[in-house]
Amino acid sequence: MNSLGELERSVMDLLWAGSESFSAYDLQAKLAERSESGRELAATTILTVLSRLENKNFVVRERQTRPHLYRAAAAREAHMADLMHEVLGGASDRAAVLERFVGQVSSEEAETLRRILAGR
Amino acid sequence: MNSLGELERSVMDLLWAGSESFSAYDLQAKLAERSESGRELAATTILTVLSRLENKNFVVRERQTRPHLYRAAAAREAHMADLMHEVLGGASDRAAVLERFVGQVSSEEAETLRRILAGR
DNA sequence: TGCATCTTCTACGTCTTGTAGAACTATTTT
DNA sequence: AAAATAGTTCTACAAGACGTAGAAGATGCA
Repeated sequence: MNSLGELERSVMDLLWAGSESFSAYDLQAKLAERSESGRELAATTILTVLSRLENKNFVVRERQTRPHLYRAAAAREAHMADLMHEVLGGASDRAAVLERFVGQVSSEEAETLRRILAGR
Repeated sequence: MNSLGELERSVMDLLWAGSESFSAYDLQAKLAERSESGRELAATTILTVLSRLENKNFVVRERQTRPHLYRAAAAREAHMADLMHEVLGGASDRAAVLERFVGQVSSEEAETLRRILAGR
């Protein structure tokens, strides 16, 4: 459920970074930039990965324009919150999990949580 | 990081259910019980899976007794809390993730969170 | 010491992911 | 419109994870 491969994750990171749409070629270049070696992957590689991500509903594709454009289906934060809920959802004793979870956050983060909880 | 296979997860569920130690044979029987078909897997299958789980540090093995005994390395709740922290740890904007996360919990759970936060 | 029990080694099929060429389709240029 | 160019989909394969289990090796009891 959770797991993306390494390249899949890199691509999602790029899509999440800017919230606009990118073509496979944009992503290809950006990946080469930020990779250690600077090596550029084949365009088809990126396209394959994007297709797979589309199937997993991680990205949405716009087919009108010719280089198709891709964007993240959900914001990174939403995705992460979903993941956290997914984990929590698998627990029989949810309170116990929350207890431990909260028990390990920093005090600033505890403050953040209080603030969030105050406003709802 | 997260992902266990289906059988691996079933085994962990059994180990997490009771917090005592089990032999591979105990687990083999319990798995057969709760499986749809009631089919019993080969003992070696269970042993292989347990070895793999041991390598992943999900289980601890006691080698003194002859049928070796296995138990979960960490409580299920601790594991889940860890997973949640792992997800959160990958966020650049942690507060945003928490915001969304908390925004989606039920009101009872929000209450639970407040209570937990009050006592620390 | 021989047998029964238990564990480790080895192995294979399937699925996922990284990777990309080949083949096909759409767009642009002449 | 035909040819060239750009872009997408199909097909494929290698590597690793996982389910599965037989064969081989180790251990302990009668």
